[in-house]
Parts: sequence; C-alpha cells; structure tokens
Amino acid sequence: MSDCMSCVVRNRAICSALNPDELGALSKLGRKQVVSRGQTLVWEGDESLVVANVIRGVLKLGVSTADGREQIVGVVFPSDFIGRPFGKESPYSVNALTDAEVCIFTRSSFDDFAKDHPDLQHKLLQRTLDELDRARQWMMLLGRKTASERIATLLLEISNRLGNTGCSSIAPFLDQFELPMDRQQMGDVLGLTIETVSRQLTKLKEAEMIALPDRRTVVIKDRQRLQNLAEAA
Amino acid sequence: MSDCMSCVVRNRAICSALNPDELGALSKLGRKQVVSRGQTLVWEGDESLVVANVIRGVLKLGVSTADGREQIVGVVFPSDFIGRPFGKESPYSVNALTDAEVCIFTRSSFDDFAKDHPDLQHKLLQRTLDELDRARQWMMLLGRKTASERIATLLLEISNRLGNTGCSSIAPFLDQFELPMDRQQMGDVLGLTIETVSRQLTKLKEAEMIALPDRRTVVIKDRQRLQNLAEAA
DNA sequence: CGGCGAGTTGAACGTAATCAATTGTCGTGG
DNA sequence: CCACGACAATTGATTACGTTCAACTCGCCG
Repeated sequence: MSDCMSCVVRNRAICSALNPDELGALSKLGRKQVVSRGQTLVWEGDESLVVANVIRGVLKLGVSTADGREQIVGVVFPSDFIGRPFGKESPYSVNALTDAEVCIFTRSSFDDFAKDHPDLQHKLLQRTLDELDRARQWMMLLGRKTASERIATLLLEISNRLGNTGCSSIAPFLDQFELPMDRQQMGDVLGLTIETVSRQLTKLKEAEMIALPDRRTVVIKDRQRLQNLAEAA
Repeated sequence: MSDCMSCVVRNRAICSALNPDELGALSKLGRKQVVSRGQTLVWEGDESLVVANVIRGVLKLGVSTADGREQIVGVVFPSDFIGRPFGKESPYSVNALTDAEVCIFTRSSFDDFAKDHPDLQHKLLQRTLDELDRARQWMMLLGRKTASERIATLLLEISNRLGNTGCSSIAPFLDQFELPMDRQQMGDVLGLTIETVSRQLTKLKEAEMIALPDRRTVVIKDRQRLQNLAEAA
C-alpha cells in the first residue's frame, strides 16, 4: 500500500492506535481498492475472508430473506471498519452505496497482526461497542417508531455522520447534503416501502422542515422540529 | 468476591481468558450480587458506572421514548457480559427479567484491569462482535418480518440460548422451557403489542407447532416447521 | 367467595403495504 | 438541441396487518 501516513482517515480509523513503525508493518498487509457504486465486497453467508477500512464513500451492510425481503443493518462511512474479524462467516453482505475507496486486508493477516497489537484491538473494541449502541438505537426505531419519525431520524443521522469528518473545526453536522442512497435503500434501512418513504418526505417538505432541491439533495430547514419528531416525543 | 475458580460460568464468561493468578486479581475488584426480578441495575442515560457478568438468571436491555414506548434491545443470559466499558453513558437500562445473580465491577476498576490484560479485551471484543451480529439479525426481524415470523424466531432463540449452557454434553437447544418474560415483554422485544403476541401464540398452538401447558411454559412440538416460519421463506 | 393482575378474545380502526397509474429525471442517439 | 427510452420517484386507490379499545376468562391469594 502506498502511504498510510498521509491517509485521509489516518487519525480517525483504527489505525490511529498505531505508531509510524507499526503503521508501516500494517501497510504491507493491505492495499487500497476502489469500489464502484453497487459493487459487492462481501456476500452474506460467505466465510469472512477480508476486512477493510473505509477511506472514501459510503457502503451498506445488508441481510435478506429467502423470499427476497431486504433489510440494511448498517451503513458505513469514511474511517469506519468493515468486516468480521476472528473467524465466522459474514452474516451480512457489504455493498457500495456510492463510489468508494477502501483499505483492504485478508482476514487472516489482519487477525495475526491484531493479536500482536493490543492497542489496535482496543480501538476496534471501542468501535464495535459504538456500532452496537448504534444498532440498538436503530432497533428502537424499527420496533417502535412511526414512518415519519423514522424518516426524520434517518435524515438527522446522515447529516451527523457526513458532518463528522473529523476535521474538528468544521460543523459537526450539515444542513445540506447529498443522500448516499436512493428511496428503495432508504426504505431498506427504515423497514418501510419506497412509497411510504416518498410520501413521508413529501410531508416533511410540505411542513417546511426540509427542502428537496433534487432527488438526492436534502436541505434541513428546521433542525429543531425535525429533532423533536425524530425523538418520538 | 468468593471463589471465581468454582464459578458456574468460569469457562464461558470473558473470565475464561484469564489464568488463575489473574483471576484472583480480578476477583478482588468485583463482588457477587443478587438481583431480584424487576430490579434495575443501570438506568438509561446514566453515566456507565458498573459492568458485570451474568452468573444466573436473565436480564433485559431496554430503551424507551419520551412518550413511553419501549423497546427491548437485548436479552442477556448466564455468562453474558453487561455494560458499557470505556466511558460513555449507558444508552439503555438494564433490568432483571428473572431473579438473577451477577458478578459486578465498577467500570473504572474494570477498565483499568482490562487495559493490562489484552486477552480479556480480546474475549470482550469477540463477545461484542457476536452481540453486534445478533443485534443485526434482530434488525431484520424488526424491519421486515411478520408477527408470526417474529414469534417463531423468538421462541427458537430463547430455546437455543437457554440450551447453550456450555455443558457440551447437553442438548444445544431445549424443546421445553420456561419463558423468562411475560407477554408485554415479548411484545417489547418483538416490536408488537401484547394482544398480537397472544393471538400469534394461539395460532402456533392451533397449528400444533407448539404447546402452552401454562402461561410461562413453551413446548416446541414441531421445530422444523417453526424454523421454516422463522426464516421467512 | 371476591378481587386483582395477566392473558385471551372480539370488534373497529388506522397506518403502512400493495397495486396501479402518472410524472419526473437522466442519458443516449438522432 | 430535442426526442426518446429507461428508470426513479411521486401520487392515488384499495387492501391488509397489526393496533386500539373493550369485554371477558383464568388462576391465584386474601
């Protein structure tokens, strides 16, 4: 791999646990890979052969039933970690929602490296704990929130995650952004159909909480009201 | 704390990563605590002050909205780990579903101990990854499965988790067991109301997939059909 | 025997799904 | 540049599943 030291996610990804020497060793095991929108990195049920850090772009983790129903169980952004280290098959597939770039490792080489680097494992543990908390918050959404509450929550979540680029000087969230997914995928994240997603977006627009200049762009016009709606008061 | 070496979850909890000396050191930091049904160990939103291992009994992790809707986001069984190590406030409350016994530590002392014991952190990481996978499977259930599929999945899940007592010689799942929760709590795990839970249980009974000798006891009469239903074919 | 809480069953309702038609957007080639 | 086709998104009408509200049953304990 080229140059970890100048990597844009150097200070946010789990690599931040490593000193320059260790980083050099890790970099020998991995390589950068470009992934184009729609491409699949890992298939659901396959043995977990690779892990990766996201450098650029957005990817989804998806689960599907035998009869074709689909649920997106995670969305990963730059600096996030992908994959299931330490054995096991992957219980979900990984797909690129946008063109993306990842820093990819074979699982076995990553596992070996991690065994000798407790600090890296510590970072990975913290990240996994955070991801678990996020998954549990989403369980509340899927189990108990109404359609409009779900949409409001998703828009705020994307705003926050796209905003947190780690550059501390920049705003922690964005009031205007591009959706990294289409309506069907929004439905798959929220446990709703495409039609319901569309209708609820229209309602939020009519209520002047958001604007939709084009189908991929969202402008948050009244964050407070959107927040109130999302928190299911 | 009394005697870790003779602890019933000694070989299944994260403690299994430790040698007898280390175990002795850890045991000085914790203590056994009995928790009776309904009692709350941790409140949602409070700073995370304690972590624990479950020795006996079943506990729930719950999230609730301002207007009183509730979602159970996790159910923990003997040998499972409870709590949010490494800072942060707990995003969920922890309640005993049955009378239980836990091995409890202050978060700060556990954190310190874990820092010096990479093997323990490794166990904890594996456990957290497993828990994350389970949470994601549950997201599929909450987002995409029908009421009857949800009930079938829950019954099989409880059967499996109660069966996996670690005693490898014993059956990996049980065909008869006591539900560790009431109808309301089943609803809160599944994102359903109490009435829907009741109706669907009646249907499974009428379809002869299960029997319900009394309101807490479940007998699985046709595991295969229940499995088919649960997997949403 | 009476009263209470948990659970079941029934009837009416409402939210989101489904089915269907239309509009809008983008990329391509004439 | 515009016409066209393909696909994404919106909008409308109807249906269905699970919720809500309400009555009733069961088991348990005083």
